[in-house]
Formats: sequence, C-alpha cells, structure tokens
Amino acid sequence: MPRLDARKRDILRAVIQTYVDTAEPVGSEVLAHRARLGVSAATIRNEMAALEEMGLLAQPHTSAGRIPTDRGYRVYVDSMLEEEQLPAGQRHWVRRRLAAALAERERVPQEVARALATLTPYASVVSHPHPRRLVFRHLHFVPLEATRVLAVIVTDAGVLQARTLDLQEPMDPDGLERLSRMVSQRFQGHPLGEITDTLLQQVVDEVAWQHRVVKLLADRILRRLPAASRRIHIEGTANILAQPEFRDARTARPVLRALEQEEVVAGLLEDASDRPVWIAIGSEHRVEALRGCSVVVAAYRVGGRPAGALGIVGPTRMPYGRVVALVRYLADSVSQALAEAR
Amino acid sequence: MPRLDARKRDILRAVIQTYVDTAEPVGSEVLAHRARLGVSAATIRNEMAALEEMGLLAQPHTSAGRIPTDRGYRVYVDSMLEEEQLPAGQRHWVRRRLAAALAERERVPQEVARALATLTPYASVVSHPHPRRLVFRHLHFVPLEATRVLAVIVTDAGVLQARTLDLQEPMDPDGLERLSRMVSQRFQGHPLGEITDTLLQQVVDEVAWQHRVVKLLADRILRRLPAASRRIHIEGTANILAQPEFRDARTARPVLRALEQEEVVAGLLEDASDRPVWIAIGSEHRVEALRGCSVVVAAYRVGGRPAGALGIVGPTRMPYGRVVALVRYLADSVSQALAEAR
DNA sequence: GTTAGCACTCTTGAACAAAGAGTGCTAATG
DNA sequence: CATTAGCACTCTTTGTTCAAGAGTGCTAAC
Repeated sequence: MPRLDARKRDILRAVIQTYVDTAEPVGSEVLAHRARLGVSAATIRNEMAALEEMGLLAQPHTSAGRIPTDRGYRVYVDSMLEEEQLPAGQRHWVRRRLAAALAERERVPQEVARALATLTPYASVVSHPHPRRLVFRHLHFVPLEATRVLAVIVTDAGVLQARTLDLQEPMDPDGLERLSRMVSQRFQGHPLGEITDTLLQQVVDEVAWQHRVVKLLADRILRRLPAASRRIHIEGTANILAQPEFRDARTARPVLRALEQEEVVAGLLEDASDRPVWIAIGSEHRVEALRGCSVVVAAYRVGGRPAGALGIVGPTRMPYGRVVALVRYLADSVSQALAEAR
Repeated sequence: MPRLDARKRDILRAVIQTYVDTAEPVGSEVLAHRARLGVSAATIRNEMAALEEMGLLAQPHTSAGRIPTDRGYRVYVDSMLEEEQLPAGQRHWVRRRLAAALAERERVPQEVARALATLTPYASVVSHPHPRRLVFRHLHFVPLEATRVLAVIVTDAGVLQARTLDLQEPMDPDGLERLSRMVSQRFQGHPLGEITDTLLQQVVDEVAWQHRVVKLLADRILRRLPAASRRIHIEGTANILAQPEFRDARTARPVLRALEQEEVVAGLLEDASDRPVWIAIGSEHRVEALRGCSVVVAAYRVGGRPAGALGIVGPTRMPYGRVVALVRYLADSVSQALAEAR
C-alpha cells in the first residue's frame, strides 16, 4: 500500500478543489493544466491510481476521471483544510441581521437559519438553546379564571414556554402568586439542567399546603423541559435541488424527507453539541437517508457552555474551507450576541 | 364553437379521471375501453377534438393523447365534482390526532398540517387563527426586573404572544398590575379585530398616569397583532417530489422555494379566508412560482367566524373529489375542536 | 350522427457508429 | 530510477437512423 507523500497530497487537494468547482470527474489532463503541479499528466495518472488504491479517489467508470471518496474528503478536511476568511461584506451583513433579531431573542435561531440558507446553496439547520443550558430567571403562574392558569417560564434567552393549563380544582390567586415567587427565588440563576427532580421535590414538600396543584404544575411544566427542547429551524431545503447531484427528484426526495423530520435533524444537531465544529462526511453521521450528504455543524454557547448548534447539510461535494469558516463565524456571532444583551 | 353537451361532459370527466390516475396523456382507444361510454373510439376522437377547440383539453404533441387544461379542470370541478366520503378509518384517525393535540391548543395547526401531509401526497399548508378573529381574554404584564416586563396575550385559542420587553424607564409593579386589569376588563370577550387604534387611544388616555409606558406597550404589543398573524405551518413539501410532473428537480425547485416562504403561503391562505372551500387551479391563484400547481384550501372557524385556513398544494393533476372532501372534513373538525374545549 | 378504415404525424426505443475523454501500460529519456 | 511521451484500449456520450407504437384527423360507408 502506497504512502501519502507530499505530491499525492497536492494531487488529492487539486482533485477535490476542482471537483468541488465543476461537479465533473476530473482527469489527469485537466488537472495538469489547471493546477500548477509541475508534473505531466502521465505522472498524475500514476499518482491517481495510487490514490484510488488507497481508497481516497474513485472512478465512476473505467474511462472517466476521478472523484473523491468520503475517505478522500476526510483526509482533505483533516490535514489540508485551508479555512477561508469570510468576506467583510458578509460579516457585516450577518452582524446586522443578528443585531436586528436580538430585539426578540427567541427569533435569533430562525434568523440564523435564514442567513445560512441565503449565504450557502445548502439547507441550514439551527437548534434553539437547549433548555438544560439556559439560565432560569422566572416562573410565573398567572391566574386567568378559577381553574385556568397561565404558566410562563422565562430564561436568559427569553420566554421559554408559555402555556395555559386547565386545573382540576380551583386555586386561589394568592397561592399562585406565592408559588410563583417561591419557585422563582429558589431557582433564579441556575441552569435548568440543575433543576433536578429531587430539587423540585424539595420545593414541592415545602409548599405542601397546596400539594396537589403544585405537583401538577411541576409535572406538566418543569418535568417536560427536555421534551420542549426540540425546537429547531430548518431553512433552504429547496437549495439542495440546485445541486447537480440531486437533479433527479428521486435522489433528492429521501434527503428532503429526512430534513423535514425535526427529530432527525435534532439528533444530528445533538451529536455536534460539544464540538467547536463538527464535520460529518457522507456516511460518518447516523442518518441513513442523508448518506450522500455532509453535515457541518458548530455549537454555540450561552454562559460559556454549549447551548445549541447550527450548521448546514449539503452534498459531500462542498467547499469545506468556506463552509467551515461561515459556520464557525455564525456560531461565534450567536454566542456573542446571546451573551451580550440579556 | 361547440356546446358542452352531455356526452362531451362524460368524456371530459373520463379523461380527467383517467389522467389523474395514470399521469399519461389519454387517447381515444384507451378511453373507449376503460370508460363505458357506449360509443366508439372514433366518436370519442371527434368529441375530444371539440373539447380541445373549446380549450378544455390539450395535446402535448400531435400524436399523443389528451390532457386536461386548467380550464378543463375548472369545468370539471365546477359542475361534475363528485365529492367523496372520507373512509371511516381516516375520519377516526384524524379525530384522535386532533383530540390529542387539543391539550395544547397552540399545537393544533401543526398537527393538522402533519395529518394532511400524511393523508395526501402533497404539501400541506395551515395557518394559525388570525388574531383579528380571536377573542381577547387576558393581557398580562408581569414585572420581571425593574425595567423588564413580560407581556402575555391570551385568547380563546390559547397564548397568542408572550414576549419580554425592555423598557426605557422603571415601572412599579402595582402600576403594571392595574394596567393589566384595566386592559383585560375593557376588552375581554371582544375579537381582537375590534380593538382599534381609537379604542386603544381611549384606554391610553384613561390611564394617563403612566402615559409613556402604556403607549410603548400599546405600540409594541397590540398594534403589531396583524404582523404576528403570520404563523403558518407547512409540511410534506418533499411529497411533491414523488409526483411525476416534478420528477425533475429543476421544475420542482421553484415550487419548493415558494413553499418555503411563509409570506407567500400566508398570502395564499388569506385569499381563501372567507370561502368554505377554495380551489385554485394552476394559474388561478396569484403565486407565479406555483403555476403548475393547484391549491385546495378551506377556512376553519372560531366563534362562528372564519379564523384561519388549511389545505394542500399539489400538481393540477389531483383527485379533486377526494382532496376537497378531506380538506373540508379537516376544516370542519378543526372548527369543532376549537369551539368545544376552550 | 356514428363508425370503420387508413394515411399521416410524432414520440420512443433500439441499434449503431463516431467522437471524445481518460486510462493504463510500455518504452524512451534525463 | 523516477518521469514522461506515445499509444492502444475502454467506456461514455452524442447523434443518426430505423422500426415500432400510439394516436390523431379525415374520408367514406353505414
């Protein structure tokens, strides 16, 4: 098995960069002209054969040029990625959009998703901050009618949940008010993730004077927080249809179907939740339907800890340098934006 | 110009029904066998030629069968639609899903959209109840910190809006409480649409003791209600890729792009807001990008008045009888569901 | 008015050839 | 001994031709 020496790397890089541009298998001749490699097409041919033997390139058919394999992209991404600078114009444009959305913090993720779908020809995926990582600010129970109460949870990222609840039994407004204050004071400043069942139980015990209703509220509102986490924005799925690899609707459909299912995308984003930038090429992620696609996702932070993720889904043939730079920049911007204003 | 006599109508109907099934131009021979029309292929040919002259059928090319034109579908829909009964199984399934979603009323539209996208191979579009038609229940300002207040509007369809607002100046909690009560009492039971600027002005004048803040709140919250109306759910857009007319991604893309833009879909749904079932075939609606698509939308009602709309977007070649039945049934079910529980 | 018959048109698919792109191998080269 | 020119070979792509098939419109007979 041949070694990946410097010239092979140069050729692999050139093949990938050319293929990303043209979406056509690249041959030795083309490469010899396009890239200044200083060797003849014949040499390139030999090297390409070696790269194919190593599993980094592939031939669609005998007399075609080479295209990168998933492993080829992986080597490229791992060891020769030239992360590009985002043009200043795009940076400013992103910043402005973010600043505008910040007036209602809940809207930031959607705005980011739209920005990503505008700046790339791919689908964008953005998760809201995970509730466990949000910092609890207030819980308010507002009496509406005798047996109806409005429950609102406010965190450092804005209103997390606002729901009306039907209670089995009437509850007096003062009790609700006291309950609101109690819970709010007890948990203010804590990440929601820290509000465990045992802690909740303590409070429930303390306010035993209205045991049943408190229990109900605790159950319906706080215990369900993890489930409420599944808030996700997906934009630009139609972009994918513009990619030559998905010109046929039959190949595009499973991809768009997968992107329509929020659980699926949520899973993808969760897998990325810790890493600064996660690049999953082709079959490196768990979603069967997105086999031919790459995912580039970065976590953004709230209060110094990973809170949510954002990124794009597109064909494996993509300019990783540019995409990574963009995704990283957006993650940083969101982290910053959500940290600054509160 | 020939008249549309009984036999022509039979043939038009047969052509449409066959074409809906097969997605292939239908010829006289096929029709003579498939439909029991009691006349020969030659006669059918003559009639088809007449129907073409009348602009109800068209030929993709000289030696192909006929396909319906938009106007052909229109005649069919207007005068020979056989609205089908929804199978009992589907009816129950829909009811169950709706009942489950009703625990949180805000979720009903999304649930309906998913149901529609499951029951049809088309994209579904559902709007939330238009705020103007919702009945005002409560407005609550909850003080969070000195210059931060949580504003919640509750209507008969649940929480309409919950936002945190930054105020320029501190505001005492009692004032907020009184303000909440005042506005709530004043407008309780009124549709939001009746809460005009002049009425608002009155209240603002009454509570002049906190003039500036009230004004701010009125502006930021109540005046913006129409804009907040744009809440829409779209599901199953990938379904469209399964339709033979959109097998090519280049024809499908503009359609999916349009369906991604909430303003566009909102416009469509608004156009339907009054009619019990609105059928727009091909070019009968305003959305350029959806030229080859039909829209079947029905308004649902809250409190006896049209409040929102739901329906599907698919190729003009669709089984209108079945689709109309389904959409109508769902609209009725939603109206009922939103009326019953409150 | 209806229909059988038929010539005509146009698409579709297959078969085939020529062109083009690209490879792998071999032998010559510095 | 790595490099490269040359070349035969392979496979796709494209265009052409041809026959088959589907469907029509017209005409003439019923």
